[in-house]
Amino acid sequence: MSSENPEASLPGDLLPDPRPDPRSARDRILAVAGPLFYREGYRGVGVDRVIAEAGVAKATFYRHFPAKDDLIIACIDRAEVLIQTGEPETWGATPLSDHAMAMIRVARQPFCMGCAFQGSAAEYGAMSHPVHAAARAVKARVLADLVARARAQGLADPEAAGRRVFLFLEGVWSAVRMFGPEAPLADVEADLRRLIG
Amino acid sequence: MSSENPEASLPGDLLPDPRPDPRSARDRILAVAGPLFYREGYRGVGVDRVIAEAGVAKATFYRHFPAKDDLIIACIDRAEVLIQTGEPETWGATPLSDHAMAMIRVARQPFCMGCAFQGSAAEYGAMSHPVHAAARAVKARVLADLVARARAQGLADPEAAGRRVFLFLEGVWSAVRMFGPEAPLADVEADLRRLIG
DNA sequence: CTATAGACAGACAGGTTCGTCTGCTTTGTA
DNA sequence: TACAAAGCAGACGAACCTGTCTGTCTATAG
Repeated sequence: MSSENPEASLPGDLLPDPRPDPRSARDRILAVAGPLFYREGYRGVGVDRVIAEAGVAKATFYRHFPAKDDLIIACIDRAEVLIQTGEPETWGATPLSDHAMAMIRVARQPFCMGCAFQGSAAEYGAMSHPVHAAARAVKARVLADLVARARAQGLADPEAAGRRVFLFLEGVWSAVRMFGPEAPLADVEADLRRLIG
Repeated sequence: MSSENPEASLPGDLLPDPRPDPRSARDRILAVAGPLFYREGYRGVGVDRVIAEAGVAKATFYRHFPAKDDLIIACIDRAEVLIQTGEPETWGATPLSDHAMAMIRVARQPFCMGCAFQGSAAEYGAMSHPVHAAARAVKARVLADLVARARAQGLADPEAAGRRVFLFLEGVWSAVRMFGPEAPLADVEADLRRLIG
């Protein structure tokens, strides 16, 4: 048998993969739903649309995500991971100002439509809603990370420094969502120096 | 005849008004829809719900607002007016820092769930969408107002000062939406001094 | 006293959404 | 080879949403 089908014992990623997309259905759903939700909003994209664009059966979808909210929360968690692994150099032990500037560079990318977590909190306004809570948890970690960088950098009052940089960065994300490439970010470097230095 | 019905020639607002709510249907709709949309989102509140809570007939609603988006945009415009007329003393020729602190005081009110205009832009993410455009127009005026205050105050670079205060205030609104009363606003006064002074 | 404008009440149509369910096929493993 | 797990395809129901339409009532203007 192995002589008749020599590929049987090869690792899957070397086969000519009979399936159109070798990724698991769950990965495909997440990969499709993330950008879709980001661009058109959670309430603006229906489950049927995600299913169609992911090329997945409805039963498969609901096996992995019992409800739409579960998919949304999974997208939020995945987005946090993708951001942190996307640019490893900016997520290491980078000084506060460099890290903040790196975040602003991301926000200024042409395809950026603002902060996905802010969007989650806006669309699901109730603090008790699981989606809001998931986004809040991410932002709490972001704030803690900024404070930690301020402390590592030896700033006088690291909590206060982290907080004010956090608020400013949140403002940058908001402005990008509102004004797109026309956001008033002409002097963000100087602003950050004023906030950190 | 007039002796039989002496009230017939009196102005309407002196009559014992037979209708339950003397406000026009349009006003009632706007008064109900604004808070409803603010708390639960535009897409989270249906036209039927607005109609029911306003005590208005469906035909009446659609006479005043040909489509739901028209109501949403009217709510946005009305919100801008309400904010500016709500606290006249903070909207006069107030110095930049006082005005900014007044805004932050509003954001810290317990019932505040963040900036309604940010929410509009988040829920209707496409820049070309009329709702997004309406919210963007409001924020553009806010930014221009901050720059004008910076200029009136004689600051060195009023454009830059207005922009950085704008970004910081946007961050405050975002943080309130995300964290509610637990938002990290402990040192906003000092932060503002750092940004303005 | 009539006519007109506005409001009320609610049915209705057409579409969309979420989630369930039934069959059938493929894959991997014991 | 047999079985379990996962996936595909699509129908289906119940709820909801937007927007139209019919019909009735009241108030004010002519």
